[in-house]
Amino acid sequence: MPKKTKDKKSKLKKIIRQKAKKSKREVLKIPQLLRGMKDILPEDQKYWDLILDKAIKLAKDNGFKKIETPIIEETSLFKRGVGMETDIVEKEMFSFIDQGGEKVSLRPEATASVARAYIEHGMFNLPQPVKLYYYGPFFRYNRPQSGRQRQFYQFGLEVLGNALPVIDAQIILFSYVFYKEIGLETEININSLGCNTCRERYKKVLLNYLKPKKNFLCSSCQSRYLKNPLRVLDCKEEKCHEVTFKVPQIVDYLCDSCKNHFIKVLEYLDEVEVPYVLNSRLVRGLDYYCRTIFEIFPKSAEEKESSGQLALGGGGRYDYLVKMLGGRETAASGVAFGIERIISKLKEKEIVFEEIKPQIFIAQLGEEARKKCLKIFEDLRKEGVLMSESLSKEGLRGQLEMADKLGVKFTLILGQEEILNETVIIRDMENGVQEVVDLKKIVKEVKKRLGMSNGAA
RNA sequence: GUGAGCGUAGUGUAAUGGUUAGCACAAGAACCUGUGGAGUUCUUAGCGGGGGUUCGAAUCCCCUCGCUCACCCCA
Repeated sequence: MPKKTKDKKSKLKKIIRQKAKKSKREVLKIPQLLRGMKDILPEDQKYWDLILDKAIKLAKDNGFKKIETPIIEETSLFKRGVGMETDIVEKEMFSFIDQGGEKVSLRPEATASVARAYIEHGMFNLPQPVKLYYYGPFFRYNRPQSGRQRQFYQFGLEVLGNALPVIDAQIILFSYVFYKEIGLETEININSLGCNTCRERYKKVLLNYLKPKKNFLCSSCQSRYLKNPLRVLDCKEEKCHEVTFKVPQIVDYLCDSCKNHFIKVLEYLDEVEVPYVLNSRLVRGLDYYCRTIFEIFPKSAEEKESSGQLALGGGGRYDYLVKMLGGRETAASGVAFGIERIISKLKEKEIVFEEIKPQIFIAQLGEEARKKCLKIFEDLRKEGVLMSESLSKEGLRGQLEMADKLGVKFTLILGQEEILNETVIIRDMENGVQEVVDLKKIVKEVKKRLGMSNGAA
């Protein structure tokens, strides 16, 4: 073929292709997931179901009541609650102005909302403490990374209206038990931040200690030094660790009442044999925390806490928050669990859960049979039999294949002949043995074979 | 927000700058209204997007979007 024609041809083809592509795109414009968002697909739901079932059961057993607050709140709630200076509020909030000109934000965490609800609905008039649990999506506009999405789910507890250390211990015990029940060994890191008075006192001590060594700190710690000196303590940078190696610990500077509180919490934990690690470097990022704070890490023999270990959950006491939001002085304490992080840990540990499998598959041949099957399916389902079908399929072979894939114990087969005789074939999928049963007795027969009680007793 | 790596059907992958982008699995259909773990045949579906270099780009360059990872921060 002469070159020219060929070139012409291929060019033409290319143009046609591009045109087709372009018009397809213009027409279809396939929508895409927003950055940092994830679909939770059917195959993953078993993890979510398990975790939530366990969490909700535990929460109810412990006397917690569910609360759901809106996903959007006034931006000022989080500014006042979580803290102006915190990164969460400063740069990680999904904020926008709504059609009414209101400054609103997608909630980055739950505690501020729960505290708001506590005040707004006068929950201080209820018997104290008020014990609440919540579950739902939260939003932070940060760069996605492993264990960090822009929309993520938390389950959490809040106990409002009591200052006793036993509350903190209860919450930590709950956390420990919860992780254990879903199959994760954890390690609780615990510390006390003291009240405002002791914290301010400690800050001074810390600054004095750091001052001469300031230049040895990493660059981000240099700025932390000014903004939030406590944060220098949990920097992962090697050189900062060296500087803070012998740093005075906050627990040594607690006032008597805070010290007592902390000791009590630890005593309670000893009593219920919850293992914990005192971590004087633990500092939490939200402004409202005071006294007891803790984070829950996966317990791993090999990898030390060093780097990259993400907390599976965390919490602490927040005695000032309710007042800061305009309520009366209300001591409170809470915890939040990061569901995605838990799931990825479960997957990593290859902790798998069996999905609930259907027990009976119903196969049909012909329109009459299909009609009948619709009825039988419903009859059996009402009796609590886990059913499956592919009523939309034709051909027995395909249907049996389907039944096989689903892993059912028995398949019911209904064709023209069975319709005429008013019978059903029951096929044992393990050995292929079939039996013809009277259509009227089918419910009874199936239940018998599945070892279900007959109800008639 | 900063930095690094990566983008080929639903998934996993292949293609010294060179014809029509190939393979496997999955999915759907037919063989086949009468018996599953199988086969055969067929079908659907892809170079993230945009520009540039070139006679010619999945391949090279730029931009952008997205993913992954780290930093920051946090669940």
